[in-house]
Amino acid sequence: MHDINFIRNYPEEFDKSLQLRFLDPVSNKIISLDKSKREILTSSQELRFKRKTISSQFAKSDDVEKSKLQEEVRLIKEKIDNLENELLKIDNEIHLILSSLPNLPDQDVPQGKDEDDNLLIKTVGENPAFDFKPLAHYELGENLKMMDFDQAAKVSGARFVYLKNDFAKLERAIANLMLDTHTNKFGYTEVNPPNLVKDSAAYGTGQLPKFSDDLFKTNSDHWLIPTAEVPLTNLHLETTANEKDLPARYTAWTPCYRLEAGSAGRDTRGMIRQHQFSKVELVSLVKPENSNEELERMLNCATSILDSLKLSYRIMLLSSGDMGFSANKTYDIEVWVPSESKYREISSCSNCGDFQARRMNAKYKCNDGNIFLHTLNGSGLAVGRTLIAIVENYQNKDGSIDIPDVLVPYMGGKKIISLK
RNA sequence: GGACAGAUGGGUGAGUGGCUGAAACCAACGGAUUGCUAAUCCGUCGUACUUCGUAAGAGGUACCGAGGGUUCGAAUCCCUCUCUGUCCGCCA
Repeated sequence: MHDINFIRNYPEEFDKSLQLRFLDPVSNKIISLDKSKREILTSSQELRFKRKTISSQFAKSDDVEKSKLQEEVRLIKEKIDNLENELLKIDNEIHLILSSLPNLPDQDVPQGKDEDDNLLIKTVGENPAFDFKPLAHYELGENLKMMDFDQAAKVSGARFVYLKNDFAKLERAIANLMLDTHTNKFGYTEVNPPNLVKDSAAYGTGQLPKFSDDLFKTNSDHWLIPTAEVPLTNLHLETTANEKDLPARYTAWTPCYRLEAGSAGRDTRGMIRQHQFSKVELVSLVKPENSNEELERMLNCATSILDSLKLSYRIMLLSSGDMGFSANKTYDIEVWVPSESKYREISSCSNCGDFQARRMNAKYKCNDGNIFLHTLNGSGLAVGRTLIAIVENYQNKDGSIDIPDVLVPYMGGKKIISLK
């Protein structure tokens, strides 16, 4: 949600920023709506004042005067009702426009149309050299009988998978490594949040009103979370935090549910793109002046997992056209996937500025008053894709898979996954 | 799912039609004082919007879970909804 005052004060700048997202200018329209809104509001407030003044004379009036006063108030009330109706209409219109506009890109963000314009920040690690043709994770998994897409299709349809045996355990091990790292080493508070949320929460983080097509909805009118970002960030929905409780850092391991409505035909093989996947999420709520450095810190928390797993990856700064709705700046972390000979997104870390906080009404109290927080979120990391990366990067010629050293304790001492 | 009770400012909580944007206490903040890890005293202390003003500031409107209604006038009366608590039923 945008600050209407900012649009009032800097309309050209606002439209210019929207243009980076390939959107038409709207400040003119918003400002003129806002202007008539305030005119109506002022007259309605004056009328209310008048009504209040008249009413206060009522008790000390005689009967003739009383009926006169009643009539007067009745007329005023009619006027107020009309104004309020108009006000409501305009307000809704403004709100709809404002809540459908994405966040404005930060000045660091490269201008561009899509992922081709993303900026490579750095590449870390060495891609493994195989003396055989590396298999894809789904081939390895099916050969090991630890990934079952066929049965999942029968039971649940496309884009689902059964993980079994050591793969199921590996997924749990990966998540535990991530959670332990983020809580013990980086000070995040572990949370086990609700996986179903109401409209207001989905609105707060920006999934609604524009992206309902991407979400699963229950028959109780709940939304299945597409990411733990939603319930974690909304821990601050309609709250005013104390300054001393900041920064607030939360991490959670949850399933994520996505309809993938717009990606028919993409990544249909394997478990790159599923309707349900698990992810360890990082969320920070910080004072405005700290959000830039918090983004760098968060990025570092996420990459440290890949470092400890000895997986190679690269960091991309997303271009203005490739960023998500709520973000003003986003880093993607992409891990090396040998079977595809390319890097694939495994984490996305975003600074949302006060964009979500305005929608959620999430503030903190300080000497200067109550101020909107800045919110950040990042995957730390996508667990399913981490499993893919491990399976493919650590595969051996015989189809077995070495377990990265750091995960061995989490696998009960097991060092290799192979056909039983 | 059934029955009853409740929802007031950061917290506890008073308030059943006009004198209530809201007592009191606690917390917080500012100050004073006392030589003893604190006490006492004084003061300040909700939010949003808006009008006037260069500004400091001065006015106004709205908000007592949400939305409707009654009334000249609603935190207070009525209706609907949401949430919370307790008991019963069911249940991982």
